[in-house]
Amino acid sequence: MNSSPKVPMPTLERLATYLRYLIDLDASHVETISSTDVERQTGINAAQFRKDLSYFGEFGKPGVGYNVSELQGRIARILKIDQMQPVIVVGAGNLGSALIGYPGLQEHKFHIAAAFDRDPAKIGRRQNDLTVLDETLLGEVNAKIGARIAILCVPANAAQHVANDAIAAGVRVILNFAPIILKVPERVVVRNVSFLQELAVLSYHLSSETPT
Amino acid sequence: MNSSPKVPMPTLERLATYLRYLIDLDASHVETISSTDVERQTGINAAQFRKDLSYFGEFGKPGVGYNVSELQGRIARILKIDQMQPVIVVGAGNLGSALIGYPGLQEHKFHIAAAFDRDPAKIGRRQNDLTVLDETLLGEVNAKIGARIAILCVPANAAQHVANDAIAAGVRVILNFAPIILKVPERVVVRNVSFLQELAVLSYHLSSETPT
DNA sequence: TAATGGTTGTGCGATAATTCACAAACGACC
DNA sequence: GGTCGTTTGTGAATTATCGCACAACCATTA
Repeated sequence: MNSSPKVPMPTLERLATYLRYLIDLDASHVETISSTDVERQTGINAAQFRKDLSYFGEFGKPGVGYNVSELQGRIARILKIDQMQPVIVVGAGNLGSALIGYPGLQEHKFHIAAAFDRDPAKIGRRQNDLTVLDETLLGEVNAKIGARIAILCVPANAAQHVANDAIAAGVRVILNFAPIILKVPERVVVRNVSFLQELAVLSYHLSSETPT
Repeated sequence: MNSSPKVPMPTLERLATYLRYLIDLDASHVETISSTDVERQTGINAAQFRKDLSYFGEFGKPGVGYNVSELQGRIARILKIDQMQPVIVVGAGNLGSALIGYPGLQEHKFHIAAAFDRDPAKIGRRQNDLTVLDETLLGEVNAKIGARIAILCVPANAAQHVANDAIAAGVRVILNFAPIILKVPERVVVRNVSFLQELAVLSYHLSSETPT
C-alpha cells in the first residue's frame, strides 16, 4: 500500500505545514475547511494544496471541503508521525540542549530516546529525564533503542564521523545542523538546517529593496 | 550597480554553501579550485556552480579555475556578509540562548546587538556581554542600533505580534523559528526554519526505502 | 609559434514545480 | 426532483530550475 510513487519534495514540506494548521484548527473546534481557506491562512495557492493532497488519494468532498480532524489524521499517517518515534540526538551543546528541552518535539510524536556527546564535561549531565551518554556508546545503545532518526548537533568537523557511526547503528535519516554536506549512502536521507545559510540569504535581500 | 535583476532563490542558498567551503579551503591555503572540484566536495553539479556565479559576473579563468580567496571575497560581498551586521534576537528561551552563544554567528559577520524577551524571569539575564531586554523596548532600542535583521525565537502564538513590532522598528528581513507563517508587508523578507517540519519530511522517508 | 589539455561561461533542451481552468460532485433550497 | 452556488480533483499550460554540451579561452610545453 505504498501508494505514492514519486512525491515532490516541496509537497512533503508543505504537508507538514498543513498539518500544523490543521492541529490548530482542530483545537479551535473548526470542523471543515476549504482549499481557499487554506490559501488565506497559509498563503499557499489553493490548487497547490489540492494537488499536494492528490498524491495520496482523495480527501475532500466537492462543494463542502475537508473534514479537519480526518485530514489531520491522514496527513499525520502519511508523514508517519501518528505514533511516537524514537530519535537520538548527538551533541549536547547549546543547540542539542535546546532541542532536548523543546516540548514541541513530544507534541509532534518525536521522542528523544538518547543523547550523546564526546565531551567528558557533558557526559553524565541530566536534562529532561535524559542522561547524556558517551558518544562511543552510540552503536551499543541504539541496538536497544532502534532509533532510525538521528539529529546531529555537533561541530562541522565532527559531523561526518558521527554520521557514519549513526548510520552504522541503524539510523536511516539524519537531521543535520552542522554546516557541512554529509556524504552518506544513497539509502540514507539527510536534511540540513543551517541558520547561517538562511541569514546569508536574508542578508542578500537587504539592499535589493530600495526604501520608498 | 545592482547588477542582478532576478536571481533564483536556490542560487542564493547555494552561494552561502559555496562560501562555507571557500572559507575552509582558504584556511587550508588552497589557492585555486575548479567547478569540478566544487562538485566533488559539495555534490552540486559543476555547471550549476558556474551558472550560479554567472548571475553576478565572471569569476574564473578558463583553463585555470577560480582563485579561492578572491571568490570568497566576492561572494561575501554579494551576500553582504563582508562587514559586520547588527542583528536583534527576540525570545531568549533555550533556542534564543543557544543562538546568542553560537560563535559561528560572529564568524559570519552577524553581530547580535540586542536580545529581547517578555518573560520577567528572563529580562535582565546576562549572556555573552548581552543583557536580555524587555520586549516592549524593542522599538526604542532598535532606533539606536538600527538592526535590519531580526531573529524570532518566540512561541508561535507570539510570533506575529513580535514580527509586527520588529518591522515597525525598522527590521527588513526576518529569520523565523516559530512554526507559523507570518503575514508581513511585501517589502519584508521572511525565511522560516522549522525542525519539526524537517523531521516530518524525514519521518516520511522512513518507510519508502525498503531494507535490502 | 603551434599544439595540447583543461576549464570557464552560456545557449538550449530536459525536467520539475506551480498555477490555471473546468468538468464532476455535493448540499441546500425550493 | 431540479436548480444554484460552491468546492473538489486533475489535465493542460505556464513558469522555474537544472544540467548537457560546446565554443572561447588560458597556461604550458615543445
